[in-house]
Amino acid sequence: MLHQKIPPPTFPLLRRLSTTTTPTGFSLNLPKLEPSNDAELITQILITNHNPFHFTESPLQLHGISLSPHLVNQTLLRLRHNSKIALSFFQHLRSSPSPPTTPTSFNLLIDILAKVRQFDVVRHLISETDPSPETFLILVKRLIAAGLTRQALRTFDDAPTFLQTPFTLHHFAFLLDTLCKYGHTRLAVGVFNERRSVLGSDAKIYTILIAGWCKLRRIDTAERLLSEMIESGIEPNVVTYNVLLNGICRTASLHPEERFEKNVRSAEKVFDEMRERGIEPDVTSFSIVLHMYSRAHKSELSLDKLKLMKVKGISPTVETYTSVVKCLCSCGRLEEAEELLEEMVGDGISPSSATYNCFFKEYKGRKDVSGAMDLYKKMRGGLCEVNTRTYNVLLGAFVNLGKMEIVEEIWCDLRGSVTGPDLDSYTCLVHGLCGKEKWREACGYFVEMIERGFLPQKVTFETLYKGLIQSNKLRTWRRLKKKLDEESITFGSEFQRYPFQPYKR
DNA sequence: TACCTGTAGG
Repeated sequence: MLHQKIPPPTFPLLRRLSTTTTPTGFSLNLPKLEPSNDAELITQILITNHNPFHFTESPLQLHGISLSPHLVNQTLLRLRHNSKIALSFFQHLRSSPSPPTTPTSFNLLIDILAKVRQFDVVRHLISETDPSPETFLILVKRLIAAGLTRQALRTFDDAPTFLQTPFTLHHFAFLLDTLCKYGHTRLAVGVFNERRSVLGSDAKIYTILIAGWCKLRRIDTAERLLSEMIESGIEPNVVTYNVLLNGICRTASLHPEERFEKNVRSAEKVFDEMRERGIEPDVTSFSIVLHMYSRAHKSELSLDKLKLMKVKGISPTVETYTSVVKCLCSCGRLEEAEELLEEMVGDGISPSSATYNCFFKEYKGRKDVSGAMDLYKKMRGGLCEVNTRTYNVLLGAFVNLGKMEIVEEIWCDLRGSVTGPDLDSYTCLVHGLCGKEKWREACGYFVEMIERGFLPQKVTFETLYKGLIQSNKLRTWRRLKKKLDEESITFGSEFQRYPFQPYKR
């Protein structure tokens, strides 16, 4: 049995947690615990606020609540960056009399382990369970991601001996797609040519390979493959053309005007070719082109295309509209962007927070505090859900403007929001406080972010470190250092090399 | 089990 061989986890955070005398130790106010039906709620709170391994033994069991398969998956998802704990958590569950683990949670664990290249452990686990084709596909994907393509192919070939059901063309497509996604298009084409006589081929497979060449910016090769596909009697579909279109539009260079125009012409050519073959462009086709216009700040073209697609009877989605709104905002045409918002609503599509973020970005560029705050207030008033990304845009804007009192207000709202601050929020805040030379506060938030499981960027640490040294804040620095040691966090070797020497002004 | 767009900001 594998779980007997796995040593208990020795992560510092976990070690510290398991030695606390009270099993819960939560500082937050939990709602009144109801053993019967509040497991979901409680778990949600615990997962978002604390290391979830903590709760598996303590509060839930304390209240007679057992883990449902859904909660097991949630927990594993939360543990996905901490493979050792994930593994011992899983083994711990599996050793119980009626394990709540499922094939899904098993696959989740396999993915977590394979992501950190624990391939031996993965193979071992697979060999002692009843794996599904998906299990192998996950492994294959992670092997390819790790650059071990040969092993991946061998795994794919060996898998059927472990399985009741053999791989189908669908699984073969997954293999080729993964190879292409990680840039091994040439290999994918080789594998395809080798086995097409046995496994066959379809439009999907060709589309995958065409996308692979587009990813490598080999548009000419992609086009050749498309002709080959047509010659061999397989009709391309709208997705095939969208892939090619996206390849052209993404690699398009935007600035020398002539180059941009040339790209617009090649995109138009794809549209023509589609129509010739009787394939109507869809929302995606238009979105791809609109995105290119938006990147090139071509608001006129953008509006024209939007009009055209509506004439053609294709309904734009929120994302389509957002692309155009973004383009108008980035061209400084805020009024027209607002008009477009109304048009959207008239079409029965509510703008998303991403749509409003375009406005915030423009306000930020204009240093328009009241404009930004007005919109923010409206959103909070029920206009639209304010998500963490919106908060981050706002934080960035007001940190840039040095309006720390507004930053504080927004931070307060962010803390109370559903998702709460993320790595970007903390990074932004700490950098802002450093810019204002509020070292102690910055340090407080730096420690807090680590405690909440966000690994700070090296540049954040460096900024704080330099600031603390230059302003001679020895005590604060020691506190920070202690925290880093506790969590075994290091930021490169250069800081270990130099013993701490406060800079004398 | 993802054949295609969309974040944000370089």
